[in-house]
Amino acid sequence: MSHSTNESEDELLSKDQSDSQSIDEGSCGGSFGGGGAVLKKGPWTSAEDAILVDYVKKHGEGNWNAVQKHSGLYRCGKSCRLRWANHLRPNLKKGAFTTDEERLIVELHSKMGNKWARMAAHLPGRTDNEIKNYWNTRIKRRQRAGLPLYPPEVCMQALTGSHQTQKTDEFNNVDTQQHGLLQANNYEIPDVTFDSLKANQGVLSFEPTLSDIAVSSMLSQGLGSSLNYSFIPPTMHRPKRLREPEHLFPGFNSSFTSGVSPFDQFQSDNCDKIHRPFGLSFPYDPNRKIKKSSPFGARSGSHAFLNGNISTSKPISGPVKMELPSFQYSDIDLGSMGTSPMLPSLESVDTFTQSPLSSGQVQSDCLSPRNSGLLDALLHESQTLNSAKNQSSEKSSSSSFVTPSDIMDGSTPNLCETEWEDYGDPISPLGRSAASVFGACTPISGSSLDDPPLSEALPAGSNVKQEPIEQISVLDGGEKEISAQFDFSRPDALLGAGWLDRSSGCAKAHSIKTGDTLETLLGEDLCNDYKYMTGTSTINQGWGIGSIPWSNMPDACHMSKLP
DNA sequence: AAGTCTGTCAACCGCTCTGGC
DNA sequence: CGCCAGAGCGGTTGACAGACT
Repeated sequence: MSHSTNESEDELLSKDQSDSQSIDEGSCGGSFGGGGAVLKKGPWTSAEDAILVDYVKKHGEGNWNAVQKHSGLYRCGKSCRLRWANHLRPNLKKGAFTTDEERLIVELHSKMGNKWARMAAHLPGRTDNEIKNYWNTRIKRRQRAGLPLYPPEVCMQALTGSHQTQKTDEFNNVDTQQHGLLQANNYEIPDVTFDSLKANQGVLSFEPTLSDIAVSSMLSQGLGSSLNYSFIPPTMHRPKRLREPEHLFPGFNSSFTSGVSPFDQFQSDNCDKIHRPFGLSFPYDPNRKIKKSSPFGARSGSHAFLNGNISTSKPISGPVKMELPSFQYSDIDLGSMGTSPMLPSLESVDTFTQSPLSSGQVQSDCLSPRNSGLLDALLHESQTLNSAKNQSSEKSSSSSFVTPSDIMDGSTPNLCETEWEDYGDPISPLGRSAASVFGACTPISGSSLDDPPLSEALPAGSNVKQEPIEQISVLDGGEKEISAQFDFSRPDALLGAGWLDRSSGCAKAHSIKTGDTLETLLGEDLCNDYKYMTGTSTINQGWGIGSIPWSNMPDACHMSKLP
């Protein structure tokens, strides 16, 4: 689909340069010829290509802003660089990605996240833009379809090999060489990581219900329009054609069509917005360097040390948007993080996939496991989740006052996760990776379009079960406790309670337990819709465990790590 | 057959980071 | 330390092609 290399365009060059349909005032910031000349935008012509190639032959790559000066090309340097890098560079491979390349991309992405350029470095002849497009379309299509983002083999590979490769693989070498530090790539577990996970879990074991809609509606409609998080109930606006099993992700239409998972939007993008509708005022801390200076994300007011019995009642003053800085830790740093050198354990994954909140022991979650990338992230998350369930079951909800903002920004319920987010990049290396790995190991209840169910794909013995989320531990007595701890003087307390509870992995809105209450929050129409959709006469079921898919839970709601 | 919708791709934009001066 | 250029990235847009109604 080349816009630019038609032979007929050659003769248009001069015309293009003087009469382009898309001449602009040099949005790239450059001027031309010192006279403030306009710069052409839009598709490149073959003549322009020729000029650029000729220029590069003579002067070499780089100093792109000089191209317009020396070659007479009415293009900004940025555009020249892009054109060269993506189309004119020698040895560029054109055409569809081969199977090997696709696999490599998935593999690289599992380690690097959205580091397209660095991924491209491992794919000779491929460009970062190409890879990005590929990922955003084909790969994410899998996600939309409810397929695991990472195929089982990648998941397994991560499980079996990430530890060894972590310190020796070429990626780290590249990182070291290019940046001197081990950058995030192998260590970051951004919020989006769990987006994918939740998305997959959302289809794991139960049918989404209107509660999904309700919650989101509450957020997007009732709590602020800035969210732009439109929910389309499965039975309301169905696409004219359903090429993908979108029903697996009801209400995610808008998100998915944009190529962004709902939680990407919800968390990565909206976490810094959501608090406003909530009337929360925890400032977004733009100073990421502060975070960088704090190896473990022990921000004041954060919950990074929650495991160390630091109360979560303190409002976070840190960033609401959990944009993690690169995990630029040296190996030593990483080694000192106390990450358990757990060997890859299928059980861990299985445990997780079987029950996101299975029992386990709380570890030093603050010590991020990202030092081994996908695998540790996986294991860590699994253990974290186990711990959460354990804690939840023990109803040791206790001491923490959790504000909705905490939940929304992911800081409170899951200390570890918060921390990860804090140090992750929203674009997350391993970001989507870990999540994806989880997803890859997560059996999909829906039918796969082109892949067998993961449970089949996984090696025998993986013992992945499709366990209804309803089986997750349920807080009964604890909910009263939690509710009691809420500060209902806060306008957001009620809603927060709901979030809080779901955040604990027990999708129960403690404070929102009756249809009346829900109606109050959602409005009668929505509530009725909900009842209709769920076929329940009461709202309790809808808000109970299993009604709120993980995929619809805010990242922060992943679990509650209550001391 | 025509219209509509969706996926793909190239390109752009704005932002951030890095390194050189 | 500040400025600037280059580079990288996420997000987005628009054109186009193909599938679908």
